[in-house]
Amino acid sequence: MEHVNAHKACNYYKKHQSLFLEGSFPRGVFCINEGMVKVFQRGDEGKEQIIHIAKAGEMVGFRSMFSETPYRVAAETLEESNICFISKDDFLNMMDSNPVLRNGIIKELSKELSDRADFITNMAQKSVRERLAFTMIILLEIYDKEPINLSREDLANFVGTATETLIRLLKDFKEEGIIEVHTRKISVLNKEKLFSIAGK
Amino acid sequence: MEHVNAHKACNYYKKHQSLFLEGSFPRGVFCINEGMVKVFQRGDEGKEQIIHIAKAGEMVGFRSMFSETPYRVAAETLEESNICFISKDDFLNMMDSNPVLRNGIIKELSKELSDRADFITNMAQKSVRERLAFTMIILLEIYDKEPINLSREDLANFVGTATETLIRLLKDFKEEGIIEVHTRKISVLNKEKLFSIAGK
DNA sequence: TTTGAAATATGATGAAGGTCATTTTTTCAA
DNA sequence: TTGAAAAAATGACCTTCATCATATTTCAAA
Repeated sequence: MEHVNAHKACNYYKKHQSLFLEGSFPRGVFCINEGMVKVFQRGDEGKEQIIHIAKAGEMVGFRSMFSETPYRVAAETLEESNICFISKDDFLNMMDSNPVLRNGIIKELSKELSDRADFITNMAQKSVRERLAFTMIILLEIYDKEPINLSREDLANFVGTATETLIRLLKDFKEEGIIEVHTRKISVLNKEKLFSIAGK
Repeated sequence: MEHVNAHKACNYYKKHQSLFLEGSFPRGVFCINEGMVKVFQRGDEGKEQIIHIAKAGEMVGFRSMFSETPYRVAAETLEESNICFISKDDFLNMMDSNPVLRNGIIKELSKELSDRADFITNMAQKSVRERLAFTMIILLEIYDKEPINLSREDLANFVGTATETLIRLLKDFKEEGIIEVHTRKISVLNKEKLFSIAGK
């Protein structure tokens, strides 16, 4: 940990600031101290697909660090954030000399791999309504007790649907008493029902 | 390698034989010597979503080995195969003592993570026709020079569509001269066109 | 406080693709 | 070789959801 602290460079990031772009080469990892970051890909027509939303305590960007290939995803803050950067070399050294860290990383990679399998299956087999419920459950964990605070467009890009469709479904959820909306902030009133819609 | 050889247990598997099921606990990894294995998830209505097709030289099942949680995917041979099993303990020991192996594994995990991000974006943003083209490109690599030999159902479950829809699209591709079909075996005649349909 | 731009919302429409029913072909074991 | 079951193929229909157009609200800067 001393080693980490000696080598990390922490910075303040404002809202909608980019950490890295698709196509650029990874030079290190980003540790989120405070704030939130979306990890996404741009499809052929430029529409974003959000793959993951990382919150305080998570690391972003080590995925492609080991493969010496350019990023295929981009990352950007969703809100004001405090984020530290650890260079590739430092990080790899730490991993070599620290089995606990190493195992933690591998465990984390494995978990994400499983999460993405679920994501793929959901995308392939569920309706947008079901996917929205599923997504809200994920966001509920990410935002903890806070209301979900994402633009309609980001939310649509996470669910994988058109913004208009998402807005219509939010309206349905509101009418069904599942959520409460104050401008852009969404609070979940009936978690049970979300689970039952999401299926399983 | 000596160590590996001393501890692995190789077996012959016939077609459609299960390696592990969702919900079971990982006890080791499977190395495919010969043959092919599908890794899939069953959605709520039992429909399979194929996440990955592994061929000779690949390992299957180490993903959840580090997380001490049950498999969320299942694996099953697609054809007659020869597959070795290495127990969790042996494998973890090997990883601890062999940095080269270790880095290879992490690299592989990272690569799969990126592949799955692409998969998600494709699922979310592309038409079934485009996804079929994309899937055929992947299968082209897996089957190398051999014709693609998958049931229509498996193919549909990889693309993430209904079997009927897949069959109709295959017919289109056939009529457009992109593929040639002999009963269940599919040969690609026009790779270029596949790329242009898949987009990018 | 006004104002313009961005975000959100709503309506109309059509196409993509899922579902169900049925037929044809293939496979494989007796 | 044949018969039954599984797989593949085709047709009809209908729901879901994307797209385009437009209206309304929110927000921040002047």
